[in-house]
Amino acid sequence: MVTLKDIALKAGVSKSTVSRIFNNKGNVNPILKRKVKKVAKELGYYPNILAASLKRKRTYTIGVIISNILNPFFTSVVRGIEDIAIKNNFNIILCNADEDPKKEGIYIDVLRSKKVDGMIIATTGENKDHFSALEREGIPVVLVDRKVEGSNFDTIITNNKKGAFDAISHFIETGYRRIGFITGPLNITTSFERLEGYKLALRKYEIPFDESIVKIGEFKEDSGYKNMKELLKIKNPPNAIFAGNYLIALGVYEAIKECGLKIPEDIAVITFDDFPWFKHLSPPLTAVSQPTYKLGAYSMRRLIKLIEGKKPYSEKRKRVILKNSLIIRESCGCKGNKS
Amino acid sequence: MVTLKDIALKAGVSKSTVSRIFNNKGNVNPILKRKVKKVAKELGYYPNILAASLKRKRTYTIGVIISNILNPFFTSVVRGIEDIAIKNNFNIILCNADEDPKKEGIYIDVLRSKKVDGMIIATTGENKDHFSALEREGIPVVLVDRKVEGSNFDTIITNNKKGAFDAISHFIETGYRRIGFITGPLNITTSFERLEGYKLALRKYEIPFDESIVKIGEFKEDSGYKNMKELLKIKNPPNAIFAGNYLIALGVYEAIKECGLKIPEDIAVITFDDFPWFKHLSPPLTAVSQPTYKLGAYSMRRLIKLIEGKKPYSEKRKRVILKNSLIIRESCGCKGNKS
DNA sequence: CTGTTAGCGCTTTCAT
DNA sequence: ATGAAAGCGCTAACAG
Repeated sequence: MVTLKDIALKAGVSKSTVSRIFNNKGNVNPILKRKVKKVAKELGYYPNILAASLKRKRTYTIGVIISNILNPFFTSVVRGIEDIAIKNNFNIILCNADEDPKKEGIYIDVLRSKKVDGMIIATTGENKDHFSALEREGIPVVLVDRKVEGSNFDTIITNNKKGAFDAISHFIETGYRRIGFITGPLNITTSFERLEGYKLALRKYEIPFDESIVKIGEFKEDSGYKNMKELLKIKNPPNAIFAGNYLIALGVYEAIKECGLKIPEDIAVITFDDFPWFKHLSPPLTAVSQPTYKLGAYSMRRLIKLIEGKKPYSEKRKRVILKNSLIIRESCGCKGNKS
Repeated sequence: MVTLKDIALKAGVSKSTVSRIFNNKGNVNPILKRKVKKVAKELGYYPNILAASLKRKRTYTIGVIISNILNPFFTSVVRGIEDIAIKNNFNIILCNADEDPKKEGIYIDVLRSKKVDGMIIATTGENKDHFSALEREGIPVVLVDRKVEGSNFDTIITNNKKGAFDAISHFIETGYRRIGFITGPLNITTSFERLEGYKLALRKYEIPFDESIVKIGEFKEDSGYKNMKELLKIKNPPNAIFAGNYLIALGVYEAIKECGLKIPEDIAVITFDDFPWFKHLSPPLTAVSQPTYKLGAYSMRRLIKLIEGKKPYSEKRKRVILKNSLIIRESCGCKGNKS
C-alpha cells in the first residue's frame, strides 16, 4: 500500500507537506505541489481515509438506516438524502433493517463504531434503549418518515393523519360507508397515525367505528393478502378498503381478484404510497402520494445543520410535516358508483 | 469519547487485556473479563472500528455499487448480498451510481479510500481505467449482472442472451413476425447480450433483422416511452415489442395506451425483469424473470472466497451464468391471438 | 494469563 | 513555506 510517507520520500519532502497538498491547507510552493501530485499519480496513491478520520475525529460519512430496501418508498427517500449528501461532500453508509428491530439495533451499533458523523433513521419502531443512548451521547440523528415517541430528535415526516383522513373522506363523500382498513404494526407511527386519520374521518361523518373491519398486520404483501381474505369472510364485509401501504394494497388486489370480485364495483380500494406504475394496474390504483424525495433531501439538510452547527440540542428540536396528496384513479370507484 | 484506555484505567488492567476481551482472543481470567465488561457498559464504550481497521489492515466491510437504487432489480440483488454478508460478519457500504459513470468512478475511489476488503459492482459500463487499476492493485472485486469487457474479474450474471432468445421465440411461435426491440445502451453488457439473443431468435426462424424496429435508448421509463412513440410513427410498425427492462416496459405501456391502442390485441409486449405486481397490470405483463436474490448471494459468497483466500488471481477467474425463465401472462398475446 | 511497546497512516501544532 | 514530532484508538508481537 502506498502511503504519504512513500510519496514524501520519493518527492523529497516531508509528510506534512504532502498532507497539506492533498488537503489544500496552508500555502505550498506550486512547484512542489506539482511534483508531489505527479509522484502520487505514478505510485498510484489513494489516501487512507481511515487514518485521516481517526486523527480528525470526523468521517464525513453519515449512516442511513431504512426499514425496507425493497420498498421503493424508502429508496426514493434515499435518493433525496444522497443528492444533498454528495453536494456537501458527505458519504453515506446505507443499512437495511428489513423491518427487523434487532437488525436495526445492530446497525445502530455498527454505525456508531464506524464513527459516522450522524445518522438518518426510518425506524422499525423499537430500540428505545438505542435511541436514548444516541441522544445521551449527543450523536446527531434525524428521524425520517417514522417518529420515535418520547425522543427528542429532529423528525421529518409526512402528514399521515391528514392523508388517511382525505382518503376516507373521499370514500365517504362518494357514497361508501362501510370502509375497511388494513395496516401495519401500530408501534410504527405512520401506521398509528393513519389509523387516527381513518377514525377522524369516520367521526366527522358520524359513521361508527367498527373494529371488526380494521386489521393490523405487517407492511407486507402477504399480510395484506391474508387480512383481506379475513375481511371477505365476515358476515358484513366492507365494500371499500383503505390499505396502509402499497405492499398491503398489492395483497388486497390479489385477494379480491382471487375471490372473483371486481375492483371497484364490488370493493373499492385506496392505498397509501404512490408509484408511477399504479396507473397501469388493473384497475388503476387511487393513492395517497407522499413527497418521498423531498423527505430525504430535507432530512439530510437538517442533519448537516446538526453536524456542522454542533450543539444539536441548544436550539429546539425541529419537526417537519410534509404534505401528501390524494391521486384519484379508478380503484376508488368514484366514477359511476352508487353515490 | 470513551476509549480502551479509559476502561483499562478504571478496571485496573492494561489496554491489551481489554482488547483481548472484546476480541475474544487468547485466554483471560473470567473475573477480569466480567469486571471489564461491566466497566465498559457503565462508561458506555463503543469500540472505534476505524482505529482497529487501521491497525488490522482489514475492515470487514465491502463496498457495493449498483447502477440504480430505484430499480427493485438491484435492491433485490442487494438483499442477497446483505444476507450472506451478515452471516459472515461483513458490513456493507452501498453506493448508488444512478447510471452515471462519473458517479460510479467517484464511488470506486471513495470505497478504495475507505479501505473496503472488496467490492461488488453492477457497472454502468464505463470506467475501464478504474477497473484496470483495481485489477492491478489486486483488490478483490466481483462484477454482478453486468460484465466489464476485457477485465479479469469474477462475474456473476444471468443468461441474457437465452432470456431474450426465449422471449422472441415465444413471440414467433405464437405467430408474431414483426417484433420490435427497445433497450438500453449497448455498452451495458446486459443490453448488448439481449440484443444478441433477439437477433439469434430471428435468425433461427429466418426472419430478417430490421434495424428500423430496434431502438437503443436508456434503461429508463421515459426513454421507453419516447422510443415506443417513434416506433408507432413508422410506416410499418411492429405488432410485438420486447422491452429491455421493466422501466422501458412501463414507458411502452404508457405510449401504447396513450395512442388508444390495445395490449396485446394491437401490440403484444414482453419485458426483461419480473416483479410480483406484474400480474396486476393491465394487461398482466409477460416477463423474463431473473434470479435476483441469488445473483446477489452468489456474488457475495464469491467475494468472501476471494477476500479470505487471498491470491484472487492464482486460480482462474470464475464466471457464473444463472438461468432465467419466461413467465407467461397476458401481454404477449399468446392466448387467442392470430396464430 | 497479563503488561509493555511499537506502530497502522494520517493531521496538526510548533518550530524554524 | 516547510519539517519534526506527537498522537488519534487500537492491535499484536514479545516479554515475563
